[in-house]
Amino acid sequence: MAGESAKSARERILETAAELFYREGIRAVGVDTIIARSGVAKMSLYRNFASKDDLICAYLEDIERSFWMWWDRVTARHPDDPRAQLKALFVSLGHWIGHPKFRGCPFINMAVEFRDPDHPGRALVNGQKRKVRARLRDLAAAAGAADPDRLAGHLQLLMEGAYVGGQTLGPDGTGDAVASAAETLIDAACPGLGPGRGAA
Amino acid sequence: MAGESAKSARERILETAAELFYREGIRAVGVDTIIARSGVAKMSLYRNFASKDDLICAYLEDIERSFWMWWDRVTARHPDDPRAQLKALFVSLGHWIGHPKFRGCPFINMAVEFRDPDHPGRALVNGQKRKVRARLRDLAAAAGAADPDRLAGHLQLLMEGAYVGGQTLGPDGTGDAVASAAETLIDAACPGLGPGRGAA
DNA sequence: GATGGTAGAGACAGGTCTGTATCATTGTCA
DNA sequence: TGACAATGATACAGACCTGTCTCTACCATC
Repeated sequence: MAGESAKSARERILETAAELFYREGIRAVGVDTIIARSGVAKMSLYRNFASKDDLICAYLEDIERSFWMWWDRVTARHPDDPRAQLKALFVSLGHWIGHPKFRGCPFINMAVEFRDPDHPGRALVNGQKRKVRARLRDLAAAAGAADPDRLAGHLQLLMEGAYVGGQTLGPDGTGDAVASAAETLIDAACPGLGPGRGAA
Repeated sequence: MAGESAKSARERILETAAELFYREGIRAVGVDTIIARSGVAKMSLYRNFASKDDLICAYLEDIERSFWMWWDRVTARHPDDPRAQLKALFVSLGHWIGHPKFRGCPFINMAVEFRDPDHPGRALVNGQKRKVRARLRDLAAAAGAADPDRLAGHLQLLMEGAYVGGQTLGPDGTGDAVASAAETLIDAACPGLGPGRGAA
């Protein structure tokens, strides 16, 4: 190790790549730019990552870790109240959309930039989307939705739309819209319960 | 003109570019590929279009024309029934998502591939999204929505989500989900009316 | 037949991209 | 001090990119 406070070349590369990939797009950012901004030698990049594609995958894996940390942090605020957890996720998503650093969903962006379904990163994208769907379905079921699959599908559409809309339509209004649309769909899908707490 | 049945070089270029840009991505397709596939000389491309960016704009303008033709064709099937028109748009969108040639929304894709907000094509993207929002608001108001702006916002989120979800989640279920989610939101937003016809 | 507009063919310039190779340097631990 | 691992610096190969240039061929109309 090159010390404890100083970051390793790998860490610096990954941090810089994450920022540039997300802000400017993956195809738009070359490895030369990454090494220049992170103050690292080119060989340090290729000693830590087999290829740019490999770096892209590491970037996506990092992002996914952060994503689930966000998810768990938000749902932890409403223990044993799956309906409130669902709503809170979309309220929080609405806030994120308004953040100045928001540039859409990294996974969607990756899939749009790399259309080849055999690109190694595409498997990570598909995996994340499937996991989100499953988690939404679990929450919908726990919240007492009459048709959890259906509600999960609706909410995931909304989530994807929010990520994209915040980017092309601008954040104005989109953040509020996603929270209120989610509320409407959730309340409509959970029969016999008012818009208040949905469990226990 | 070089004849009547034979297509001009410009037309061939635009057709080929549209197909390749949409299927494989704009950045992924170089002008060399376009001229090779359309059987056209390179200078014919640059005599008809000032640059690749110019070709991209022409491509987007063509797509937008098709988009509004689709919109008008769908709504024309339900004259004087704005609520049915709204629902029909999302049912039709659901079908399109399942089409084998579906590759998401060309405007979203363009905005993701070119993050620079000053790219000339970005203005066309923003314009299309604004127009869609306005048309949705008009329909929502005509359908008797209590808050047309709010419903339009919700439906546009859904539309964006459908375009994206069909690409990353696969078409299975997404097509049906967009139609049913739209129905839920529309019915919830138009008070005092059953899920049936909403006007006249 | 002459003319002028349109288009095909192909070379080329200048830049950028990913990835490799080589050599010097630093810091750590024994 | 000496071995070792990680890193920096830099040049380079080979491919691809956009855009320009020149030369030739066709074809309708006058």
